[in-house]
Amino acid sequence: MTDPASDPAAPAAAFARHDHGRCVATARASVEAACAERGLRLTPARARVLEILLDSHQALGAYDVLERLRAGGHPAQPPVAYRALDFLVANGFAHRIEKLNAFVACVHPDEGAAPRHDPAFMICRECRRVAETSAGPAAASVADAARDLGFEVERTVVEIEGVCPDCRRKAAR
Amino acid sequence: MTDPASDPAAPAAAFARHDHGRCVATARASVEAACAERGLRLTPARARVLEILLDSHQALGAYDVLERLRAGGHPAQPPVAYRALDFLVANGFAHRIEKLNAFVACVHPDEGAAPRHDPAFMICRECRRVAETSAGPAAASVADAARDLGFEVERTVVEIEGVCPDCRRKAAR
DNA sequence: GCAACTACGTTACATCATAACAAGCGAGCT
DNA sequence: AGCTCGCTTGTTATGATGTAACGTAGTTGC
Repeated sequence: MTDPASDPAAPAAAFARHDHGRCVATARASVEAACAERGLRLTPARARVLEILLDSHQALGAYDVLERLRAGGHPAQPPVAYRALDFLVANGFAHRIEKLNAFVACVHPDEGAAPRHDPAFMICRECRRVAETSAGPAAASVADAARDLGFEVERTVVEIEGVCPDCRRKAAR
Repeated sequence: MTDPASDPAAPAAAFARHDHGRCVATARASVEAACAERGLRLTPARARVLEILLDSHQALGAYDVLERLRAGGHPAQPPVAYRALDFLVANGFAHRIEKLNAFVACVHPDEGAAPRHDPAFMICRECRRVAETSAGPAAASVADAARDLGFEVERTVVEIEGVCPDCRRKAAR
């Protein structure tokens, strides 16, 4: 079965103890492979922003990313961060969390391609960590209902706000 | 069955021709009743903002609302609009559309109470109109999956971006 | 009437996001 | 090599969205 410590893409991996080094390395390798395959340029700025997102399972605002870019000795203005983030999101390597105006790295960037995989996000309002899971059949059924009404569905956003297992434990005391 | 012209709360009513005067009057009466019942104060500023939202099935940004408040001869600063919107959202009389940083009036404010009714929104990227429907069982199944992972669900956001029937017809030409 | 609470008005500021344009870099061509 | 075209970057400036803080005013309950 899926053991969170060894499967970085398991649902809710972000909320479980896991081998984070491996989690980052796997994701990064997937993105590099996808770029090579699709003729995309993973430039230094883009790679650095991806790393920043991967290092944290928290949702990071564009200005958080910017700050970390600068802390890494790379002076930069807001458009630098936004452009890199736009690239990552457009190609399915990261997701925008609308509720937070923030971004997280995708946990399985290989599947994304240009189309999408109906992600759903669990957002902890305490620690801001975000775990990605699949909205799957549920998203499909809502989308079907919309299509029945004559609405052409292009993207669906599912965001679940609440408290993650860790923060619940902490709050219980 | 539900005829959009006579049932303002039918799914996708916002996208259909309907008796808008009645749609507004019904919603407004529901909100007034709910406030009376729950001991909430529907002050002039709040009522005016509600009317502004009801007049349009489009999502309005806080500054759009502010502009219309001012146009109505009511000079106001941003916090005026935000406070009224916060009140309406907190009590289920309006919803925030995260993807647009904007607000719409709720089509059936009577059900809302303090808890919620798992709304899902269809957002037309052409005309910005927003139709509310129920995410229903789909939302429940995603929420259950989250709970199984130890995540405490407080709110779920389902937003479907696409093109509404009207705009599709227009685009088809 | 008076205290406590809620709502309002206003200033100032914080945060999030992008338009516009010049400069650099890389891939393919001759 | 030298050229050119397109994508990427650097930089300035500004627009859009959202809130903290604080004093005033109205309302409620005693």
